[in-house]
Amino acid sequence: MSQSKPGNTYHHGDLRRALVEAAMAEVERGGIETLSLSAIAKALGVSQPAPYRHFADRDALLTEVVTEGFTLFAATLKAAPKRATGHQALSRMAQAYLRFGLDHPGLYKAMFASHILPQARDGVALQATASGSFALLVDATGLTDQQRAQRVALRIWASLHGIVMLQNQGLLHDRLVPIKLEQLVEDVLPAEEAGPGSH
Amino acid sequence: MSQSKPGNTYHHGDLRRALVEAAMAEVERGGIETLSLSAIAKALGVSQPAPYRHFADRDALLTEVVTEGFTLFAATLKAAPKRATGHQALSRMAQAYLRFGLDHPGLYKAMFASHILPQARDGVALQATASGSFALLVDATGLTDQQRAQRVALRIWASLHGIVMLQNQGLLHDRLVPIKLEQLVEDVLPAEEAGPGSH
DNA sequence: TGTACATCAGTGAACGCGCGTTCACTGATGTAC
DNA sequence: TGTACATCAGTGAACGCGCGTTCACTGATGTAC
Repeated sequence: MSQSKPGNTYHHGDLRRALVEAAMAEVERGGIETLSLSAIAKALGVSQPAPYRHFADRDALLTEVVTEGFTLFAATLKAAPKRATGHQALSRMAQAYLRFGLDHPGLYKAMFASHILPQARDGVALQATASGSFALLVDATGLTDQQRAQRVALRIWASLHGIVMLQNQGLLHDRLVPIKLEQLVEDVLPAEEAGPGSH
Repeated sequence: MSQSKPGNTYHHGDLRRALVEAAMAEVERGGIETLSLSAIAKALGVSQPAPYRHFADRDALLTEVVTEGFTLFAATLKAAPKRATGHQALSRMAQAYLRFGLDHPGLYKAMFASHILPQARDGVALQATASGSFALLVDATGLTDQQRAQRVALRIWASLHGIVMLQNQGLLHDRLVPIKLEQLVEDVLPAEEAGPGSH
């Protein structure tokens, strides 16, 4: 591990990795707009043009950040409903979605509300992870009719996205209603089919 | 009207108004990031520092744009359910919400997903219009229990917001599901109480 | 109606800044023999 | 194990750019008398 040689900063060891991590931190902190290659290079104690050895331009680095975000996101969704089935599986996944959005406001916004996504769409990897996340949601509905499953998943997705974005924008917490976000998420899911007569 | 004197551009006539309109157009076109006071001034055929006669800084102009957006938005919501009642009134308002979001993608995003909103929150006018829009939605639920009405409105709001943002990001139209956005909006509203046995 | 003057709303020049990016370079590393 | 060399991953200087903003100014407008 060349990072254990503190004096040697010429060959950084893994500058590429360090750049991505610093960029993710910055996106998380100040959003996508404030991210600057120069600033990151300086923060890593490396010269201004050094990043260009690893990324063609600023957007290339951002694309990598977003791609990594989607990978992390998909893994989070996938892990949530472990050993749960039916409505509970869907609920756990939805709650995991909420938590991811609240824990990573900057990253989430970069993933779903920036100019990077359309550009990165060309890359196969991102396409896979973004669509992959949606597919997880479709599966979790537990519906066998694919068309119906997609429709329900679409509705849930939009609702979750709205909750996350509004909350991170600070628009929900002063709406007076004494309601927890977790409950709001439950409201948005299809009613559990618990038995006859349950409304 | 001094704009009818074409040669006279010294005193612009209503530069303030022209700035706001140009800024709205630019926000609509390229989003909030690309808006530049210098560029707008140049486009209006006026010197670079001229805008500072009317706005303290860039953010002040943006705040005005967002405020105007909220005013327009509230008016749109308010007009939609004209002479309709009950579920139909709520549906019309929701559809009007969707249409506004799709018709004004840049403005909508600036209103609900930019750094301007929190800053502008201090201004009484904006506070009134943003909360005012939400209040319209609460009313339209037709529920008498205020707490329940707010909770339902919150859910609808989040869902509509999610639909608008995802669609404007280009994320919905290739999700394979043959479903119209208008139908998706209806799915998100509480079921119409049309009579017994209606699912 | 005419004049003096205050105020308003522009101008032109200039500033400092940080940015993305290019360039020719050089030190460090890995590899073939 | 030692040397020659190719390649890799940095450096330092510099560029052009557009931006937000400040400044002292001046032409146009409105008003008091």
